[in-house]
Amino acid sequence: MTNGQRVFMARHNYDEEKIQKKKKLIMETAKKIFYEKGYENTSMNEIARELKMAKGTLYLYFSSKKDLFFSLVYEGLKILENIIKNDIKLAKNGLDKILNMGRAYIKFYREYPDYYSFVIKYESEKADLDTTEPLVINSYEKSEEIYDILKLLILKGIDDGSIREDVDITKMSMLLWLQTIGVVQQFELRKKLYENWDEKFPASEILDYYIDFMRKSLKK
Amino acid sequence: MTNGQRVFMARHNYDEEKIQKKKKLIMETAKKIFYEKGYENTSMNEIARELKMAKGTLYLYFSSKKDLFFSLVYEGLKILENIIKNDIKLAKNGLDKILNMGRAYIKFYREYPDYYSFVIKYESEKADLDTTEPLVINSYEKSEEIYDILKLLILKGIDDGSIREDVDITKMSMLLWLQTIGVVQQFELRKKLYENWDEKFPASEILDYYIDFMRKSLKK
DNA sequence: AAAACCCTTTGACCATTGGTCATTTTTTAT
DNA sequence: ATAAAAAATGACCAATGGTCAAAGGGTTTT
Repeated sequence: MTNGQRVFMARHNYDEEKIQKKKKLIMETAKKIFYEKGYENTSMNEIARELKMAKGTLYLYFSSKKDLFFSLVYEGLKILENIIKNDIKLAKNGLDKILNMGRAYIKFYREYPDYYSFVIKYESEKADLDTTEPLVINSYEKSEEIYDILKLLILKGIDDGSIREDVDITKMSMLLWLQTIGVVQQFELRKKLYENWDEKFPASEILDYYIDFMRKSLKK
Repeated sequence: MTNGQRVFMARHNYDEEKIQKKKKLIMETAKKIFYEKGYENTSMNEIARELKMAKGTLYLYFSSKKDLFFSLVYEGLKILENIIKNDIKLAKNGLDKILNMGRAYIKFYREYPDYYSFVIKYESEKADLDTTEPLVINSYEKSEEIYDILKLLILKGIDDGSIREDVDITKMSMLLWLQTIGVVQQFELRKKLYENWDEKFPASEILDYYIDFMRKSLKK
C-alpha cells in the first residue's frame, strides 16, 4: 500500500508559484467552457481534453468540479469588490455613492458576463453549500463586507443631507442589496423575452431606469 | 423488429383519464422528493423506488426527468396565476391593485414554497431551454400575460389618479416585475445569512418593507 | 377453456459522469 | 549515470439519465 499521505490536495509543497500558474491555466480553460456550456453541461473530461491533459491531473490541482468552479466564483467576487470600492470613491455624498454602487454592480454584469454568471450561479446555491470549505467562508465574508459598506453609505447620506431621514437603515440596506442583485439577475434572464414582446424596445435602458428609480426613492 | 410507433410518449390513446391520474400520482411523489433534495440531487431511480415502480414506467408517462420537473413547474405557474388574478380583484384603484399583485407573489412564495422553488429554478434556466416544447411555450405565454396585466394596472393607476403621471409605463412595468421576482428570490437565498449577521432581525419584514417602498415610489 | 390481441410494466443494459489511485513518466539532486 | 521525488496518466469505479426486448395481464374472440 501507499503511505496514505494524500488526502485532499496534499503535496505541492515547495514550488508554489509554478502550481499557481498551472491552476490559472486550468481555470482559464474552465472559465471558457463553463461560460459557454454552463456548469452542469460541462464535464471534467472535456476540460481535460481541451487542455490536452489527463482528467486525473485536474484533480491534482482542484479537489472537485465544484472546487474548480468556486475558484472562478471567488475570482469574480474579487473583481466585483474592486469595481465597487473604486466607484464609490468617485462620488462625494452618500446618495451618489450608493447610486454608484448600484452602477458598479451593473458594470460588473456588463463587462464580465462570464464571471457574473458564475457568481450568480454560486449565489443561487449558497444555501446548500458546505460551510466548512474555505472558499465558501471567504465569499460569505465578502458579502457581509459589501452589506456593511451599504449600511454606512446610507448613514452617511442621511448625515450629509442627500438621503431622506425617515428610512430604516437596516431594512433599507438589505432591501437595496437584494433589489439590485435581483433586478440585474432577472433582467439578464428576461432581456431576450422582452425584446421579443416589444419589438425595438431598448431593454438595456431598464437598468438605468432602475438607478433613477433608486434615486427618486432615496433622495431628500 | 417492433413496429416502431413509439416516438415520444405515443400510444395512450383511449383511457386519457386513467393516464392523467397516474401522472398526478407520479408528480405527487416527485414533488416531495424534488423539493426535499433539489432537482440535481434527485434521481429517477429514487422516484421510482418511492413509488414502487420500475424506472422505465416513469418514462412512459414523462419523456424525461426535465419533462417531469417542468410539469410541476407548470402546475406552480397556474397556482401563481390564480392567486394574482384573484388578489387583484380585491383592490379598487390601480395603485392598490399593483401592490396586491406584489403581495400575491409574496403569498405564493410563502404558502407554496415547493412550487415556488420549482418555478424559480425553471425561470433561472429558461434561457437554455428548448422552445419547441409545449410546456416551455405555455409558460412563456403565462409570463407575457402577467406582464400585460401589470402594464394595464399602471395605466389604470395613472388614469384614476392613484399613481403619479410621470412614469414610463413600459419601463416601469418591466422594472416592477423584474424587481418583485428578484427581491423575493434574493430574499429567499439570503434570509438565513441576514439572520446570522443581525441577530434577532426580523428578516420577514423585508418583503413588507418592499411593498411599502413600491407604494412610496408610485403614489401620486 | 384456450388462444389471440394489445396495452402496460419491467429491469437488465447502455453511454456518460465525477472521482480514484496504482503505475508510469519527467524532473531534480547527487 | 543513478536514484529519489514529484507530476501526470488513464483504466477503473459507482451512480446517473435514458432505452427497449421481453414478460405480464386483462379483455375479447374462437
